[in-house]
Amino acid sequence: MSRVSAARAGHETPDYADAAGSDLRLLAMPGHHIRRLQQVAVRLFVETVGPELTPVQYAALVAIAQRPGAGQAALAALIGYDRATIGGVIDRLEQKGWVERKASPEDRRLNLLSVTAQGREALARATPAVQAVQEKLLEPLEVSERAQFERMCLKMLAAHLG
Amino acid sequence: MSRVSAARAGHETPDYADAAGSDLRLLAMPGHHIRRLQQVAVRLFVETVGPELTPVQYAALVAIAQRPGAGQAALAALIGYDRATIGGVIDRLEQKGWVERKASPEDRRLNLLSVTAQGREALARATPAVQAVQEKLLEPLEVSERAQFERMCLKMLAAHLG
DNA sequence: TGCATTTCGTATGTATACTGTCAATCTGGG
DNA sequence: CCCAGATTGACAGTATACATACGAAATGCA
Repeated sequence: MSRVSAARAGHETPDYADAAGSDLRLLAMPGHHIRRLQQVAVRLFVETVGPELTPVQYAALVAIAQRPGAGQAALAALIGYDRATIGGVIDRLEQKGWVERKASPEDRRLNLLSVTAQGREALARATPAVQAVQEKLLEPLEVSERAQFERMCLKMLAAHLG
Repeated sequence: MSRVSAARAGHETPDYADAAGSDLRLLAMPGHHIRRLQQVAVRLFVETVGPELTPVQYAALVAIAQRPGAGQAALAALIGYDRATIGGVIDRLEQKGWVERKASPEDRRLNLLSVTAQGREALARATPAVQAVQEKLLEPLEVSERAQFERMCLKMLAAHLG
């Protein structure tokens, strides 16, 4: 009800209030549902964590913190983003003073990435809220279903990403 | 291996090849997995259906075909897009000659939407491939798991979208 | 060693997404 | 009938996503 995008999208009951009754063929479309779940996840993230850090920026920050000294391409491979996209993400993290780019002495094509002290603080500050987002997201499921859902996601990703 | 983005993202084994062995905290993140699944779904869609029609454009076309005479806001509510996004989607469908905008006589704010004959043909042409995408997407799961996955997605969407 | 191939980061162009804002328009209450 | 408030579609601005292409730089192989 008080949901943000619900207000913008209008209150015309969408196809999920009574999934059985609707004849919208989109209902048998896992691709469509995954898209909408993604939207829900992002909205929950912004509502819970705040606008300072996007889901993508958080993932990048975690990955850089765990693999300091990686180049942008390696980072992109790690979290599944495109080389062309990661540049802008790093730009914005760098502007906030949370990440640093340093030229590599051995391979001058590489931007060695590292998290600053401020970046580490921001990460520590955001992490509890990020955990809360994951719980909220799965909350509608039974406890036993949550692990199942995770397992199925990983199974599909492993198969499709090789 | 021959996967498109795998080549672009680099061959540095990502976190899904051996989910158990990696210490990347992103692994306990359903939000992150949903994002990656969405990427996989879009890639499968483009590979299978072709570049003429995006997933979003297909969903819009289906919705307009089923609710002719709806305005853009009603359409957005139906498929869960933003009012600001749907305008551009309709623009591109209109450029292809698959959708028409007509001013409503009763309410001059509304753009009444309808699918053209060509649009209906494009829809009929694309639909089998779109079905194939859904099957490919769920293929890594056991047959019994596929319905479960769908059910869980709908459960979460119903709860979060009210 | 020399050069074709590959890789890296960047830039460009297209397509979602969503926030905020605006003019035009409709609606309800007085 | 008139005006306050809500709705509609458009637009600007920001942030993913990805294909393509480019220069710089590293690599491999003859």
